[in-house]
Amino acid sequence: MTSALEDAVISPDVEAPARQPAICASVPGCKSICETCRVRLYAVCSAMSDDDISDLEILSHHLDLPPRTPLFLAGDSARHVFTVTSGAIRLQRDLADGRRQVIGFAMPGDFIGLSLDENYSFSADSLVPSSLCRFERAAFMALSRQKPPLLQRLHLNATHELTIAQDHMVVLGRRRAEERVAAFILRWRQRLARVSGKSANVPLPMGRQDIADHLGLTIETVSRIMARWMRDRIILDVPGGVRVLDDERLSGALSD
Amino acid sequence: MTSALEDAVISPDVEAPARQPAICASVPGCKSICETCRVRLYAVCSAMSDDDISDLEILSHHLDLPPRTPLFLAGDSARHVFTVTSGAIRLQRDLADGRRQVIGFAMPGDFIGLSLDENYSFSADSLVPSSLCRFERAAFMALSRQKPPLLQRLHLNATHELTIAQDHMVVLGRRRAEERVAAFILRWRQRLARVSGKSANVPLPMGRQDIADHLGLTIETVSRIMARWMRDRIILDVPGGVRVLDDERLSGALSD
DNA sequence: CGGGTTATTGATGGTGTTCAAGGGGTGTGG
DNA sequence: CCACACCCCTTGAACACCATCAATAACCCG
Repeated sequence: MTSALEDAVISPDVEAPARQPAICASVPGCKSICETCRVRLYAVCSAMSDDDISDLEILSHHLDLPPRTPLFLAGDSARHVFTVTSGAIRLQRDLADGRRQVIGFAMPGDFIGLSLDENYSFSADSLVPSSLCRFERAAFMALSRQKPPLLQRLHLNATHELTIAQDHMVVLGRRRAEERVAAFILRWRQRLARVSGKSANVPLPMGRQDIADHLGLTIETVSRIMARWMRDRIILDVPGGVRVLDDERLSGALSD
Repeated sequence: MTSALEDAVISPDVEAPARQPAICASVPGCKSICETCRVRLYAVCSAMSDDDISDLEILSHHLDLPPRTPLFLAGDSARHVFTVTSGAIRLQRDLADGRRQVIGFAMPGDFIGLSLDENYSFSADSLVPSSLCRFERAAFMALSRQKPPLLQRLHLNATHELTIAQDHMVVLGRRRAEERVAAFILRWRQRLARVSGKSANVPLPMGRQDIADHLGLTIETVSRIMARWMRDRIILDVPGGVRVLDDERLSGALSD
């Protein structure tokens, strides 16, 4: 099911102890689950001090998602917000006639729920087995009002997302097909680097269709471009992803 | 220079008194300039109570921008943030080879400076004569840390912008040319409605090239589509903009 | 092994781009 | 006040990029 690359970088650590709501957080001597959380230092929780983290932990609820499972649907009442702790989540919007735009992919450390109205404006589902930390949205927002550093961190996250969204607008609006795919691989690789270190191996837990729907292309175009790069030894086909052989030429496809 | 439509909806009110930095805010009995500000209730300032607004006002600096004048350039050190009080500002990113993506247009009440790193990631310039309220970014952010409602408001703004950005990704990634132009006119009209009320007249202070660069199209395509709509009596050419004659069919071009 | 899904590859065609020329409005200077 | 220049927009014709259609191949999982 999951390939070697996915296991190495994205998939949940099966040896990690199963988590429970942190009732134990109030018991002296009991280790907080947040303390052992692998995204503790990246995620929004990093805004909470070790002393304050229990306030957040009390609100948290651990969630394991099998592969290809919906987390929520566009239009659902937006009751929860999430932090991804492992795996990969696909965020998408659908048009009535079946056209699809993949808004983005959430990876470990990412926060889902920033751009929320009363209802979710996009759908979210897992690509691979994933784990999330779930919070009641109302309670989470209430806490953020009591803990300014948390709110600041949320705001920082939102502005960062906004910059990424603007980057992507340039890709969708003004880049040619080849440039789009190159930009995608390079950026996805860069985001992975924060979680699992810089590597020539780039796991791609999403399918070609997902990449196409993210880049405003068809699956055939994505496939053809990547096939050409493989023939030209720019990338190498690796189960579960690709390996970048010629960074130079891949970046060169961006000409900017 | 400015057409009737622009004057009516977008341009600065020349009869408004010229503004000065609000030194007078601390003088008892002296009216705050924010009190008479036309975007006081829409902009981020709405998060500040009438009592607290002077803290913000002290940091503010009024700015008048002639038409087609740069506010800042991508790459500039991001020293300021802004609130638009009148006019219209174009936000764009440029590629090395001259391709351009218009990220968005800011109108009265809009806040510019959400997605900021140390340097501006996009350029901003006025389309028509515009007025802005300028703040030192560092001081503004410091104040937001002291006034949680302001920070909350900034965060709300950021999430709202993020939703708009995601909407636009769908337009750029999965909409046909005609749908893109329809979506643009309808959304621009809707945004204007908040400032100047609902109207069939839609001022378009930006040029066809700007619209094209916003929608990932060429100026010829935008021109052809709008010309066809004019022949079909769906819209009417009005100096400085268009008038929507057949809301039904224009919305129908979106099929969703 | 077999069924279904996903990816690849090829042939053809359409939507929007590119190239090119002309129109219309506005501001300026004679 | 008119002439001219400039810019922006419009319109037409040819082309290109990517989409569509179609068939096969690879893969995964039951």
